[in-house]
Amino acid sequence: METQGVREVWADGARWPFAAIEKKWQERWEQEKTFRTPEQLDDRPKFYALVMFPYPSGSGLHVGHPESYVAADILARAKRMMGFRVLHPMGFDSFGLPAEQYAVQTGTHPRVTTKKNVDTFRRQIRSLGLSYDWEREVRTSDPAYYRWTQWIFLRLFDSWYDEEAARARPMSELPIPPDVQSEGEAAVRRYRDSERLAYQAEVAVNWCQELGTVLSNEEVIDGKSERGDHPVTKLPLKQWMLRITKYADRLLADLDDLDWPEPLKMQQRNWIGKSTGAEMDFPSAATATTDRGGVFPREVPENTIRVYTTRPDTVFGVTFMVLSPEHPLVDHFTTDGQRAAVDEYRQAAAHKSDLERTDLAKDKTGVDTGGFVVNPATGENVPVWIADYVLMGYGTGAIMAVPGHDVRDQEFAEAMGLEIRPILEVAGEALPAGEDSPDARYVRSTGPGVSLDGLDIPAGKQAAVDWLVNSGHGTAASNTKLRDWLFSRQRYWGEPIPILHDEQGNMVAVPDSELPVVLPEIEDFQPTGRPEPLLSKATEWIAVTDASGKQWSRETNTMPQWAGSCWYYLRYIDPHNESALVDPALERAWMPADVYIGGAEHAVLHLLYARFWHKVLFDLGHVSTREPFQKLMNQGMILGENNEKMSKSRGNVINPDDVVNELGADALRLYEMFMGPLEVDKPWSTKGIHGISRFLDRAWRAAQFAAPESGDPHARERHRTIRKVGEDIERVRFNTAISAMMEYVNALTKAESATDEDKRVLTLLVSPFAPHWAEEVWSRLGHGESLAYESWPTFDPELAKAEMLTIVVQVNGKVRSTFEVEPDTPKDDVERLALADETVLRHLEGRPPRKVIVVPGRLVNIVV
RNA sequence: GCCGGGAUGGCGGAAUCGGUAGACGCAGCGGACUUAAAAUCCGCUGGGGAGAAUCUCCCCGUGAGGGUUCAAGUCCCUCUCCCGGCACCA
Repeated sequence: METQGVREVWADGARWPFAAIEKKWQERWEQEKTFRTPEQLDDRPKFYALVMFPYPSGSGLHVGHPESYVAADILARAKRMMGFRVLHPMGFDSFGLPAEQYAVQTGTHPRVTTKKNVDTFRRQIRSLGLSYDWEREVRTSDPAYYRWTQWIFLRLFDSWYDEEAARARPMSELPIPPDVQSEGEAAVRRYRDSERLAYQAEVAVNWCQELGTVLSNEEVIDGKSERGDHPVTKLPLKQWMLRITKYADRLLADLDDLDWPEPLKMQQRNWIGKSTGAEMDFPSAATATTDRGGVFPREVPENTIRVYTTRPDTVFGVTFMVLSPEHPLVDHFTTDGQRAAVDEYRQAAAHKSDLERTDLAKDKTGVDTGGFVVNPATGENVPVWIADYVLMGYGTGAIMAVPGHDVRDQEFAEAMGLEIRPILEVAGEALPAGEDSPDARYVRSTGPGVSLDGLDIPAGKQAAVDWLVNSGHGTAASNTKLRDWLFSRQRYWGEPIPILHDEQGNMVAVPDSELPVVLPEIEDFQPTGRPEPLLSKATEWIAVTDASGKQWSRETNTMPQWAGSCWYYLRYIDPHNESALVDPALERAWMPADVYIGGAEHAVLHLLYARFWHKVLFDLGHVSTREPFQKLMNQGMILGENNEKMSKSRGNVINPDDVVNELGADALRLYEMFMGPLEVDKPWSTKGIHGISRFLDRAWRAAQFAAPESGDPHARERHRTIRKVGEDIERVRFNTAISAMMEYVNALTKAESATDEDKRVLTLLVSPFAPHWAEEVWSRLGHGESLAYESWPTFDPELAKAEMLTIVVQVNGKVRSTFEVEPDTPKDDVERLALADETVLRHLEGRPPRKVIVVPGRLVNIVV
């Protein structure tokens, strides 16, 4: 084979022979433990490169997986060369439903399926040449791992949230109110249980018949399960909950300091959904006492509707009240004449799914109860309705309706023929419902105790809250859409919840020393079809007798898949520790993760849950940082060649194994990084990846070029490339780093020569991106050691400057000419040269320059 | 409806601080090598036009319209479309 212009030094020198070589280096890295994390915490700065670990599905690795892995690997490899102590681990999120559903179909134990899938994933991931420290691999379904997941659960169980200190504290520090104390031990126990961060509650939960389990709010999307898109219905059940709502304010506020993509922060803010306003009491007209004596009671007084509103200032516009159909006071307000209609409506509402109550039923429906409350601002009687547009699950399940200024109330009033009373006007015209205006002023807003007339909206809000507080009719309040995290699942393949129950319904934690509570063996994975945990079939496992001979039964619910992924980044730091989830000194040495790369689909699931657990661990002193992931990046989706999402049904799936076999792991790595910026969606191109193979071939040949006859002709290009690649790695713009290397190789190819320094630098710059290629070249250049810890090349800023600068000359902002100058040519000289330029003179047409702008090293603009 | 992100050649994308728009790659065209093809290498490649033999010049051009500026893909205003999230949350 004769190739023009290439001096063949190597027998296999014309093209990069990846097939023979990639495997060799992978084996060598493994044998030599090249990427083992340094055990000693030396003086070097640390870099923790973290990627979202995969759920090992049966279908194997997808080309989307390597995108985040390779990006993090490039950073890890480059940082090692730049003198950082690097932690770069990988693991598997190996509990979860798909393996169990497979067990239902085939009878294969989830443990068997999971092991097989993990092995496949590990093999595929290893074939990409990622520089993980595999000795730190974690698997969430490994008892040695979930022992600590259970341990964290017990910390949640053994903690309460101190509102004043705004942090979690151990149960041992919970003050017991005297009135509770006086009621005896059982009352104290109940009080304690009611304060725990992990608690049991009877709530209307999301039950998914198809999956055979309940789901958290975050796992339900438009009334369907996030996984599998199955229908979800509401069912009242006693379930384990985690008190994430206590952390809503901190989860919201701490977002501000995180270096995360704005859309992701937005999604979390949106999900937390904080609003501020007031709570206000409307006592029943039948039993009203309107004088509060200036005290707003903590407990809602009998027969009083307590509402939450963001607009207490519109209380003078209230013309009716609406209770959710499930509201406990409906019976009180319903008159005999309305009883039948109300009951019928409540029945109908109970049978509607959430989907029907929201998406499908934008038309307002409701029924008059016949009852009345008193508006504390006006003293008026106000009719009480029920309607399903008011949700029991938000606020107090009751609203004061202001149809003049709230669009939903307006729609309801119009449908039912109720009075609409605008109380805000702009220049004599009523302010339309839902609108805001700095020019709006209150009218008809004077009552016995308060007047808002003439105020603007901000002043009105303040005055209304002041009045509520002083009169005792209300109080300032805020609300979030975030609900407590429903934490129990009725499935098998998850962490058992380490709690024991006695016959009286008391519960105790399994002692830390007895963890892990290992999943029992069962043979029948068929869901019961009822919300009964699969583990209830393991009767022998359930029965526990303690040292004193007392009988207990084990909790049979398991944890959701998100539990294990809430803290795996901590275990990587100290994966084999048997006495703590992580050694405090090591934790301080590595946290927080310097970069966390993964998909945006986890915005309100994994990322919110993990932040919550981390904050609890922080409060209890187990971790040193408030946030786990300081900098986070989302990789974009890799689409099929037809620009559509890859899927089997669309027939556009690219299998990474095939690509590795045909073109090599380095070509796959380089191509995925070259396609475009990490965070954007981009379509795969089979032709495009061939361009990358050509680059590796060209670079392979360049590494064999003889030195030029004399001197160092590529010095400038080389120093510029070092600078550019280094900068682009820092700002995670790998596509432009790769194009800079291409330009450098093109220059060497054109000259058909390269100095030893050219070859050395090229190899080192390429190595984080195409490590097999680089190791092979490095060894052929005569080095015995891996280049993984070679110093990153440095550049001379002087040499990295261009030899000559091109100065653009504009006349009236239009480019008319260019000329070359040496760097640092004085401004005056540049101006003189520009004004003397022939083309420029032609365009000036003899007109004298009115103004000349000289941008050093860039351009001259002559204004005439 | 509300919130967020985006729109640049035939395609993926580049332009980092307001200073030559289109780097790099793909696709395409032409050439060299070859009996031929592949591979490789070299050249051209946003649109339109003028003169001219291969060089020179002009006009238009970063979703649309307007503005600020000596100068706008980049800043401001209005609008269109696309993607994502939330959606009766009081």
